[in-house]
Amino acid sequence: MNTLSLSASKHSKSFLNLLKPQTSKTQSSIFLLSHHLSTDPDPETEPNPKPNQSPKDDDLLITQAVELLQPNEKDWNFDQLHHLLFSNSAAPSPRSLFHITRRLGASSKALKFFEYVSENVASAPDSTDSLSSSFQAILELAKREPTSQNKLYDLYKMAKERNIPLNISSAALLVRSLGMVGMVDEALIVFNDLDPGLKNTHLRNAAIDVMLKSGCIDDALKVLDEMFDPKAEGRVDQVTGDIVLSYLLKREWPGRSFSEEDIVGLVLKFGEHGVFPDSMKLTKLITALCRNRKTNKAWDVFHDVMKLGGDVKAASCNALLTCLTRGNDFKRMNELMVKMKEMDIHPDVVTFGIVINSLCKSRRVDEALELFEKISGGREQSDGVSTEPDVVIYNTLIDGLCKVGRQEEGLLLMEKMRLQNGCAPNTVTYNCLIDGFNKVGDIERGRELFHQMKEEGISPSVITLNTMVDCLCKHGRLNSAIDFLNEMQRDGVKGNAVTYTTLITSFCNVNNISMAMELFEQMLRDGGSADAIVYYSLISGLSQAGRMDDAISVVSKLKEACFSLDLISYNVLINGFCRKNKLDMVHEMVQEMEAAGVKPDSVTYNTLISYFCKAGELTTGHRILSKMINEGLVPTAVTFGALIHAYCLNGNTDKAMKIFREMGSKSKVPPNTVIYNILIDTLCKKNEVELAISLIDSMKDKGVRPNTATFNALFKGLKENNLLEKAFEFMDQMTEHACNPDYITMEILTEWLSAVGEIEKLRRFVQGYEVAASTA
DNA sequence: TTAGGGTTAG
Repeated sequence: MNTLSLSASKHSKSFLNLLKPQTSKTQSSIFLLSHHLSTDPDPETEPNPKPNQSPKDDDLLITQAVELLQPNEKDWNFDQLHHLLFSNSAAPSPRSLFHITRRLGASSKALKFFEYVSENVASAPDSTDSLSSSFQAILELAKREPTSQNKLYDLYKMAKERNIPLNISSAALLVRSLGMVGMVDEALIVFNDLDPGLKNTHLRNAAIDVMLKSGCIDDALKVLDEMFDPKAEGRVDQVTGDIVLSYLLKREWPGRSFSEEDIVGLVLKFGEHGVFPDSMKLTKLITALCRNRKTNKAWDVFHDVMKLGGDVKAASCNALLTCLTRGNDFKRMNELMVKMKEMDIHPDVVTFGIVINSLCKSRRVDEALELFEKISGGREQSDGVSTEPDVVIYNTLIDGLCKVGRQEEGLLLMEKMRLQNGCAPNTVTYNCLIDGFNKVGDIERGRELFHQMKEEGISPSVITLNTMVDCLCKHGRLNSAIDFLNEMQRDGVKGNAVTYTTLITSFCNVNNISMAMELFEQMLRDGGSADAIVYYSLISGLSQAGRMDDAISVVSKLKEACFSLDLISYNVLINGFCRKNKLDMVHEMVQEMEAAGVKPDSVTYNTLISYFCKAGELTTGHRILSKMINEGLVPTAVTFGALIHAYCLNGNTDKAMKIFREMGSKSKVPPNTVIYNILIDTLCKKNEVELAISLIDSMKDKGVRPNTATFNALFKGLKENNLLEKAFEFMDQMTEHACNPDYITMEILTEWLSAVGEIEKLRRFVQGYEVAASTA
């Protein structure tokens, strides 16, 4: 309701000055119309017959008159004509004049007749009506003739000069026809010239339509505002709503912009007048709100429309449900389902599809299956919610099962779907299952399913290809992945940006940069659909490999392809140049990213702080840290880690320890394993093993898990000081923490323990047995 | 309804 009153007042304020009539006083008096004229919205409606004259009498008169007017106008027999039309006590009715005029066929001839009538009708009591009707007929004839545009407007000017009032049909015809041929200014002149009393709903709708289509949005909104006035002559109707909302939901308004609030405000204002968006428009509005992450707005407008009495259908509910699934808002999803039941809106297969999908995506597969069982239970269900599940629902569930490692059940569900009519497994079904088996490492089953789908005549898609390629790459079978791609390309399934991203990343990871570059070139050559991600991946791979010149050349290609670098790519490049010690390029990148409006984040700052600190430029490091804080960014554990590491390298362990102590207390950033490792390593190297051991104890207190590197650092220190018993204790701790010894651990311990004749302990340690107790 | 990527301290 808040929304409602807000936007209502907003509009009435901006449109307040427009409630005054648009026409000047003289114009409105010239165009004053008799009140008994028809206000029928149909523009081509004939005028009413006079009450004392039957349509039958009229028809005879019309036929006779038309006969007399058959010859060329210069051969008209005016005596006979006068006798027929004006000798009677009553002049011909507006209706007869309309028909006579119109049956003359051509506007020029009709105009001649009109001239004749206007000279003779002057004294009749309803002469104005008669002339208006005759004039309406001329307009209708003119409209059908070629090059009518100017003719229509000339006729209008003539009528205006001669003080012949337009009736509503004529006005509507002029506004519509002129608007339609692009004579918008003229159409608006006609509309604005009209007496406010003549502007009924139909006419205003026609005007608003013309205004919106020609971009005169503010004019349209003015008219609309008048129509919202409860005292107005032409109030809004369903047609007004359709015209305005169709326009607003187009989502592109040349030269004007509307916020969702504006649109929602208007919808509600229409609602107060009993005019509602149809299901399609309401759905479109909710979808648009959802797209812009305005879930609450969508929720409100949906409920307000319902409260005001609008007819809400399942499609709109589905749009809102989709919106709610984004934020995993199960509470409101439930509320909505309850509301649907209350309002007797039957959920359709899409409704259930949305709910099942959102449950699956939150890994609540059992609940999804439960709902599935419930809806497929048949029509006997007490609450009437039953639908035939469709392929999409089956696929959603199969994917859900596969994503939580229940691919065997997924397979069973595929067999179940075969038993249901019209629910045969399709490419998506197989893609989900292949991915499911691949992700748990069962490549063979994945491959089997791939062959099975082909045997069943189900075509693999590019997603099938990518699933298989990803699996082969993850298992290090890069050449098989390439072979598979080539095989599929021969069968007509071309790789896309996703395929190449997977392959390029994998080849970079095994440091096969030339192959990664070759694949990239191949992708560009094939004219495939490269996207920004594939460029980012290669840039990252090249930077990681220290090939900054190549990275920059890919950046150029990315720009040529009209993509732009994002924050992470800039960070990757800055880091790459830092590692190559190319300070000028680091500067260039930072400047470029700021010029591009990409704001550096804490990773950017951490990278720079670390670079300067490592280079011994601690002052610069601190200056950048201050800038980071000034920019509103919060230093992270990585920031402190970089500083602590720098002071450790510098030999200033005290300063390092000071920062370490302050980060927990002052900065509320608890030290992590890496920071402990840096300090333990440094302290051990400085022979301060006791202090290092106390840090390990503090890790235990703070719940920071040590890792293999922690113990490696410590073992080095213990070895230097020959603290054998301590070493055995920590070997046991290592086992407790499930930290596997790596080659560094083995190197240190092998050398040390064999020298002191304790090699048996090492063997036991490697086998996972306790070693300290056995000594005691 | 199904597929891909990249960053900072040790």
